[in-house]
Amino acid sequence: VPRDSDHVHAAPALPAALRGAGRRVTRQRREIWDALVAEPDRHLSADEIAERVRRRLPLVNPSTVYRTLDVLVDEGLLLRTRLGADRAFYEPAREHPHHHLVCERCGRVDHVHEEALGDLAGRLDAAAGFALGGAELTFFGLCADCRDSEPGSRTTPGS
Amino acid sequence: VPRDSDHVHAAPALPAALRGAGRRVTRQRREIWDALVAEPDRHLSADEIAERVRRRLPLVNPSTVYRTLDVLVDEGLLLRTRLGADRAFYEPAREHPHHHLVCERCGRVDHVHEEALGDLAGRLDAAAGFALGGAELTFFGLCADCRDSEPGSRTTPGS
DNA sequence: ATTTATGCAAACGTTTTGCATGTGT
DNA sequence: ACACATGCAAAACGTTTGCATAAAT
Repeated sequence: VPRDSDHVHAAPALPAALRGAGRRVTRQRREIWDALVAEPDRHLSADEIAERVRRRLPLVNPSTVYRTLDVLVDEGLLLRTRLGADRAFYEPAREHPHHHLVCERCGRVDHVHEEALGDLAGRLDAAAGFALGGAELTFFGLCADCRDSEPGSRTTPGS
Repeated sequence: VPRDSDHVHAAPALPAALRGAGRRVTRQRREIWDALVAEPDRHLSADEIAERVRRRLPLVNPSTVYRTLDVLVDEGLLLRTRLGADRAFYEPAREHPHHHLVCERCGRVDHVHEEALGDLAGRLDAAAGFALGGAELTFFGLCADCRDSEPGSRTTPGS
């Protein structure tokens, strides 16, 4: 079971990536980025990110967090997902496109590589003449741990 | 190209479905349902539904619309999707589970039957030991019409 | 008569914005 | 010095809720 302890996109130097795009490297941006890479397998909401950043930089403003997340997504450093919820979750971008398995019992979120799902592009082309670009695929069900062990505590999306 | 002019879940008699569940049949609920079945291939937001209902029943309150949509989703008469956006879209429930192809050029939304995507349940089980329940799959790309014809006008999600 | 649904207004959680100030380059 | 980023407060957005009234059963 590839529980996806993947190589995180070569942990790109944040400063290089930002400066290369004509953007500036600030303390806030570094802290926000650091919070994300510190928990690369979790899917953090803007709020959770703000909370973690506040531990080191107590005065960050929420709007700065939102603006920075937008920038990092635009630069391709972060991935934004909705996981079927009404708010966004963020994770460091990875080398291979992947999708999410949300356990309805324990809340855990796993990854599947897109290629493990078969030739979806080919199937969509064949079925509808559709030229696949991106996709946001969220699967709900029971994770390997929960599928047989009966009792379980419900949680919110995390790792 | 099965452009999905599917049979809409046998257009269940709304009154029967509601009364059978101990719920009441009101003018508002009938109008909301009618607005949805009048455009079975579109994906309407709560707001767009309210607008259509107001044409026949000008005083409906938005909260009534939201509450009714919740009821109809709970009763399995409607499907709720997010289509990668930050608000919900509704469509009459269909017989077969399906997923969405969103054209990034013209905004059109097509359907693919789940079975046309291959044995996803089997693949997820094999890859991660995951027991698939439901899924919300949104594919982005170019629809058959847009994929070669260059010029196009961007629109919001519709049929 | 009873119980459920509606309208209204207010609140909610998340995210966005305008503008003056502060900071990286 | 300049452009860009931040803090702040306010607002926008989609949605939910409490409560009195109205309507369906």
